[in-house]
Amino acid sequence: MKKVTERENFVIRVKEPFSFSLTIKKPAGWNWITPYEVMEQNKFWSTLRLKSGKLLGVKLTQRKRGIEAIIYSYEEVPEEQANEALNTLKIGLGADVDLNEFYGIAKKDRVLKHVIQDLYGMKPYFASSVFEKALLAICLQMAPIRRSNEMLDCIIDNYGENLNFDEKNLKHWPSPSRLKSVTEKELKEKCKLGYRAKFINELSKVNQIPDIPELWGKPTEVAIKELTTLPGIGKYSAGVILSKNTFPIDVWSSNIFHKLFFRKAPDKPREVIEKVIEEAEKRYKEWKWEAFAYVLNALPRLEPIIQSI
DNA sequence: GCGTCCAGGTCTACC
DNA sequence: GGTAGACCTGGACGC
Repeated sequence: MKKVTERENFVIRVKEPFSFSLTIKKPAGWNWITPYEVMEQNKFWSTLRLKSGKLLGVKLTQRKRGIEAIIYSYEEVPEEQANEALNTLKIGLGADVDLNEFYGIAKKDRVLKHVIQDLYGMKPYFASSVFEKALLAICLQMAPIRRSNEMLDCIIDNYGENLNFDEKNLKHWPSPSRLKSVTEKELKEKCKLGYRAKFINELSKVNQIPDIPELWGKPTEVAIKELTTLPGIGKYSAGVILSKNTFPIDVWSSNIFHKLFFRKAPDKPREVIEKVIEEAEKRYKEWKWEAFAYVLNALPRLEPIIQSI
């Protein structure tokens, strides 16, 4: 595999406070791009798919001057594609996000004040594509996490793509064009996707899936509306995909947040979702995604409070 | 061993 | 426009 020449503009400067390790390997196990990415000390290897479908290898190294990013590809990477990759990495690292305002709110909040110290510098964003996040969100629907993981592993094992670079062999999510060639019946039977097979089959046939920079450039309501036109993507999944200015709680997390916000277990977690979202909106405003991510990545710390209710 | 319930939502027919 | 019910699957539970 050809290694693309390292370039000056591939040193990414990230606004402080910033923790490379917490951002890339979030304590809750959330993947930054793919489930098969590797972190070793201050180095990280993953794979990244461009809008064109081209798959790149990515190596990030923490340096004093910033995060050094090296891109690997079998073919020459044109300037435009290199910039697309760089922009995606910057978004995932939260390079332009200053968390100080969020921490100002968090210090005064009786829930968040317990978690910011442990997660200081964690930028709760991702470098995966909208299609990849949509696959994740669909498999999270109506299933315990263990079963969601089984479905996702099966999809990647059977239809994903392998990339060998820098002595690593990493598996990546299948592209829409690869999944488009798989029938709904096969997906259902091979990966036990149930009704989700139809959603994934239809999703892989969508012509124009918007990308994250495009969506982040629009008002949140507009971006959510656009995402919910995708098959199998409702309000919850759209919030998971957007990962900015959203508070995508489901039955499981509504139970947790209801306890933390109101010090009371909800009788029916599904029916309090809107109430919990309203409270998050009131407390955290445009920082509600960060609040959501910080709480779910600090559950061991919050467990004594949650268990006592 | 077998039947029933339901889980980290979304869609749609029906009113 | 709002809402009840269907939707895959498999683990947990009661009997």
